[in-house]
Amino acid sequence: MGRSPCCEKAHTNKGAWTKEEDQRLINYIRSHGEGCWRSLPTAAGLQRCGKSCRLRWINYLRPDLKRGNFTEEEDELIIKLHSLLGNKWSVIAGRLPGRTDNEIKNYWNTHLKRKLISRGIDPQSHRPLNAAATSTPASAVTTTIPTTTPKNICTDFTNSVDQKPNIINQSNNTTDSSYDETKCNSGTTTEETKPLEISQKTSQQLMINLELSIGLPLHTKTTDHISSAESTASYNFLAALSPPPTAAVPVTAAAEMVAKTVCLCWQIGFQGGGQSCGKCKTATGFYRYC
DNA sequence: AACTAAAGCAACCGCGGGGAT
DNA sequence: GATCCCCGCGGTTGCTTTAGT
Repeated sequence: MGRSPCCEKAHTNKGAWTKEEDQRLINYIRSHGEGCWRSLPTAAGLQRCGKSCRLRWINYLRPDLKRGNFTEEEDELIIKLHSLLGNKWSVIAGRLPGRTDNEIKNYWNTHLKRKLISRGIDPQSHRPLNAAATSTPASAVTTTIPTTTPKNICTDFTNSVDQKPNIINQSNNTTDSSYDETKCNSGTTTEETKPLEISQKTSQQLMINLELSIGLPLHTKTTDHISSAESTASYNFLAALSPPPTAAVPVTAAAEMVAKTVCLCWQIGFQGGGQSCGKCKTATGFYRYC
């Protein structure tokens, strides 16, 4: 027995959206805000599934969307983030303001895969294609990223130090510099070997619980079980993924800010200046990605 | 100019996570 | 603790546009 359908399909439109439907959706969200997608179509007078409305808004109608071609910097950032995160398109999208997960996913499948292949890099493992073909058994060297099932990332990160799908170097400056490398080193002749270098280097370093770093605040009463080392590791990872602190917000201050006003929108790159967006806090006091 | 193949992209589908009851 | 319900995500589909012959 499957789930009941999310909406009455017999009375919902499908396929391309008309201008009138777009306008209705825009008008409704402007006056009522996002949320409660299930009831939105009825309230807005749309004969659409709530999921369809949500998708249309997020992927096409949202006012903060950046249309147009991806820049070289964005390309490199996506590649880098994909090497770290796998097919976590929503998380990757969070690092690219104005871009949607769907857009990035499509761009990856149509452009970046080919780009990597042309560089001689396997788009799944981010390792050189010839090396991927003659790779050692997984039990011997497991430095590739389990992109096929993103869940493996957090599982491996959390539970295993021996398995090293992908990690951040914490013992030197590579963590702090990873963001800058992404921004600054695109197009260099050595760039194409970086993903492998990262994997090889970091395979000897400390593991990080990636999901923890992204999904939970670092210091709340409910996360006291997290050790200080883990918290530090999480912050270091965030530092790698987050925009570099501005002069007005030095690293230590930024860390404090993360600890106090944990808005994950900000952590993963939304422009918020460290302010909570107000939509992240759940009823139980946790913060979530929104 | 007409046809076909390939590429690009918007939208849909099904599933899993997590809050509410 | 079990169940229900909603939201969001990733994978896939299919339509439209562009390039090639």
